[in-house]
Amino acid sequence: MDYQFKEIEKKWQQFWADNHTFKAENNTDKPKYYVLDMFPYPSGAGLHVGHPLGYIASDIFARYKRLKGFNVLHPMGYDSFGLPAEQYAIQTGQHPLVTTEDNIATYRRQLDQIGFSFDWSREVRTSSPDYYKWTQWIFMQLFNSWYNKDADKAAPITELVAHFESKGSAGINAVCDEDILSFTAEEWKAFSEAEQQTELLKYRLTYLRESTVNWCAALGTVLANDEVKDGFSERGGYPVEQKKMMQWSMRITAYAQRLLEGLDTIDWPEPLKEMQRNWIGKSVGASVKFPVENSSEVIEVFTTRVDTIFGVTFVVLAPEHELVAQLTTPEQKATVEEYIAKTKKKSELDRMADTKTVSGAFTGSYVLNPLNGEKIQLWIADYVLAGYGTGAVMAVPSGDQRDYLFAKHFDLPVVQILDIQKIDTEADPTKEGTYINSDFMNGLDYKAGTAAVIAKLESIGSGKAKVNFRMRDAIFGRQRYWGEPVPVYFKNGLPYLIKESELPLLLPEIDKYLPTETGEPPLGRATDWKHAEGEYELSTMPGWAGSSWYWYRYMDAQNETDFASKEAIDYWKAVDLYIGGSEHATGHLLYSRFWNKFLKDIGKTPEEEPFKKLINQGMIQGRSNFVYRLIDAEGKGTNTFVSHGLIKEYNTSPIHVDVNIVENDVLNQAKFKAWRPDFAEAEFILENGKYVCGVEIEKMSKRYYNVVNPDDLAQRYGADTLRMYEMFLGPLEQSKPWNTNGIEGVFKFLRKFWKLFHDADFNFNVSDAEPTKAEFKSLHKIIQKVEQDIERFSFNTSVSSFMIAVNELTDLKCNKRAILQDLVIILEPYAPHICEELWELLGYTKGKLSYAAYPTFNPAYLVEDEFSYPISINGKMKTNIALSLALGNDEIEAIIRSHADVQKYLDGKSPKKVIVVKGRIVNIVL
RNA sequence: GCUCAGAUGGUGGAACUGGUAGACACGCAGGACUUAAAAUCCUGUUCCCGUUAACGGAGUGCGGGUUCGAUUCCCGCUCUGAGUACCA
Repeated sequence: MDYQFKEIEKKWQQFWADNHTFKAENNTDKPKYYVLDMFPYPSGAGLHVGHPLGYIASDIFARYKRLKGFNVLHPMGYDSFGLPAEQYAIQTGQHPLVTTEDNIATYRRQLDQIGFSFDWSREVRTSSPDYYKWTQWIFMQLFNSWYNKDADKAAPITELVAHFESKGSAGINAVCDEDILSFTAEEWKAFSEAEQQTELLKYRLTYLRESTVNWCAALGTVLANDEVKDGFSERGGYPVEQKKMMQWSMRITAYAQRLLEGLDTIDWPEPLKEMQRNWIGKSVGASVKFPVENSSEVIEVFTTRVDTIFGVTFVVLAPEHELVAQLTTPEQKATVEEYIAKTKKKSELDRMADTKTVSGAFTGSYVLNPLNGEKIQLWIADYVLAGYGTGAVMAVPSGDQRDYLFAKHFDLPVVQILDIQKIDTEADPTKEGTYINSDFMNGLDYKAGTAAVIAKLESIGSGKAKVNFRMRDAIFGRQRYWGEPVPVYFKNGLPYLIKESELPLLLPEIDKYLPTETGEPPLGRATDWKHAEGEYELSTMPGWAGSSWYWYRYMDAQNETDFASKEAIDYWKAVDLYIGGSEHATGHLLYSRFWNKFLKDIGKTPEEEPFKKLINQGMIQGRSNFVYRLIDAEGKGTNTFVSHGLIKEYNTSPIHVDVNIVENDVLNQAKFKAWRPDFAEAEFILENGKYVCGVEIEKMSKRYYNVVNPDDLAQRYGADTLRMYEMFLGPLEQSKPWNTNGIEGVFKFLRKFWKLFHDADFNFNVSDAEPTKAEFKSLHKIIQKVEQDIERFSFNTSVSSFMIAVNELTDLKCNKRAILQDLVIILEPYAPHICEELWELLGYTKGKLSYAAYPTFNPAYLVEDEFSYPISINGKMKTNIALSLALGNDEIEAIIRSHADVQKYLDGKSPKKVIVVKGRIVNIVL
């Protein structure tokens, strides 16, 4: 039979499912290997060809590791809580669960037909109560923990309470809110229950706090910083404004330093680590307190250049700073209020677009330099951000360009503080030279000066060395329906956890998926949804909750008494290889690392980092095709279409055309007429008898008609071809436009591979004869090459190598079992269906191929006794001369010098020098 | 602006530690088979000059450098993509 991919693929997909071929065990003698894909949100649009790219790569790796004798965990699941299903529910009234399950069914069908070796018995869905029970459970552990800075880890809140009861607040070094109280043990015991709980909330790793949030009115919810792009929601593109709300937050900042340090221990792409470093944004400096003149208030600033403190000529507050109203003098009140009003009106976008304009207002108040008591003007300006540091800066115009421009604009003094500083036209941020105009620092250099200033500030209690992080605590709540309920009820306005035995706290049914009339979240609509002791929290958890620990659930997905058993976690430990997109750099990948560290702190998991190695697959862009409609003299569109090469000669307008009716940029005219009724009578102006379409690279999207669906390709060419073609496209990490041109080449390769096992009439025909040297050489070349390629995730080059091997073996007319059976094993990770079929035809046990032994590379087969030396003259290759590899360099040089072919090029001259690199090259220098 | 990644034929890409640039595939051209087409197979295909051919010259974004030898290393620049942005 010829290569019948449809029957073969159906047969083996069914076989794998029926026989649970890819079920992983939790206890074996084999070494373990955990290959994970970022699980998808099951959207209504289904998969396009870009989605499986990473899954194919991870599947090849997983299958390869199985052949190498590893017990491989390669699971898949769904991040199935999320906004789109809820938006759809609002529009149609359809329960998000129904939509979600439909979409999951589509995803599953699409995934199945590509032949992935997932262990589906471990599937997880974040929206399933068996799963979110444990998401809620982790929330409860966070609520019951605080961060002990002395131990540098999370600790039970009961320890903190015990400390308060015996020693009061003294001696606690915690990551906590800023407004914590100081109290003795007696005072603590005298506190009311409410006072105690209020105080404890300031320490808990998840806590309530009034915070400025990104409020998206159109979506009716708050968004995390990473869900907001340029002032608009990432999903849907709706405007986002700043609003103050009581919100659940996660004290991720407690882990800032560990999140930063951990990056040095993991094998991730450098750009991704860099993104996380920038997001964490550590800066080392000092905090300095400037007392306000004639007031008890103090302005605290953070600076990375505390050495420039004698160059401070003004201090600037953010317009939103809490002391602004209080410190504005009556004379300046009008100016300041007008400025604040103006700032508020500016949208985020305006503020960004407008970074060059200098603006600000004088408050009328003065602060005092803590080191010399000098009077300094206090200003407000919108270039100071309320959300960073203390919302106040000490301005040093000689060293900072923004401060310089501000000083020049408002005619404030600029003081040079280093002897070599050049400040005639702009600020000079140098650290070179020695200080001048700087009191006790005069004559010191940067290092000594900085140390001296900090020591002095500390001695008078006006400042200290400080590390500041840009990262903020993560807001952990959404005013939405389709998410995990927070396992909390409120009594007297204070949050209490429900009992563990009450988990999971199920999502209640509601009539409409909209906020209540009083503006409460949708959960406010639920009737009979009340805790015995109070009202439930009405927010749900954000999208990243369920994905922040899911890799542990796969280890033991059925467990009813724990999120995963200790044995399972101790066996699988962490993910060895994680493949997914870089768009999750500062969201999912940061939150997951945070929760992982927390779970380690409470003794539930063993590893500091959850993902040892991570690879970002590139984005697959769309490649749009265009036809050009002829415009008539009146400017109206006609029914005539002009081929792309001729559009300069006509007046035309481009129209997106479905890429599925275009082949190699040539339009299928019949299909075009059938595509849309209004094109049925279309006429064409052709070039060379063909209609050629225009091309543009855009995002892959329905509205550009450039979506290529894996279903169509799987139907037309089969899963094996699709898998290999996606890999053949280029390096995995590189982004590239999808182009189906060339898929034929891969299909032809598989057919050629099939024909190696068959005679001209397609009868299975494999010989048991001993292979020749050339046949062994081809085989061992590919064994070595593919192994090297897979280990460095260079899948595109191994596909090429397979083609070379099959071409060679075809030329050798090789049908020897000894060669072909090994070839079947090494090709299995790439094209598993055809290989299973041939494995069975070869007479081996059905379905055992996935666990066969990977052939061992034997270098003896590649040993050559002759090498065709490239002979170059002055580095330019001229000719080849075959010589024995047994010859030494001197012998080679002698032969080359006198060789007739070489003499031709020497033109009578004698070589200055002959460089011989054995087995590589000969270079003659004239 | 800053950070990172990248630039190789008509196209996707290969060249792994400085050693034959363009593997493999698509496309294109020519040919075989066929009444014809599809499919399949064979040959050619970096560019320029020249030509039956051998051969000659140029060539990995641009300009320099190191080296016997550079797509690979170093310096300077241009362009493209991604991230980030008044971060004190």
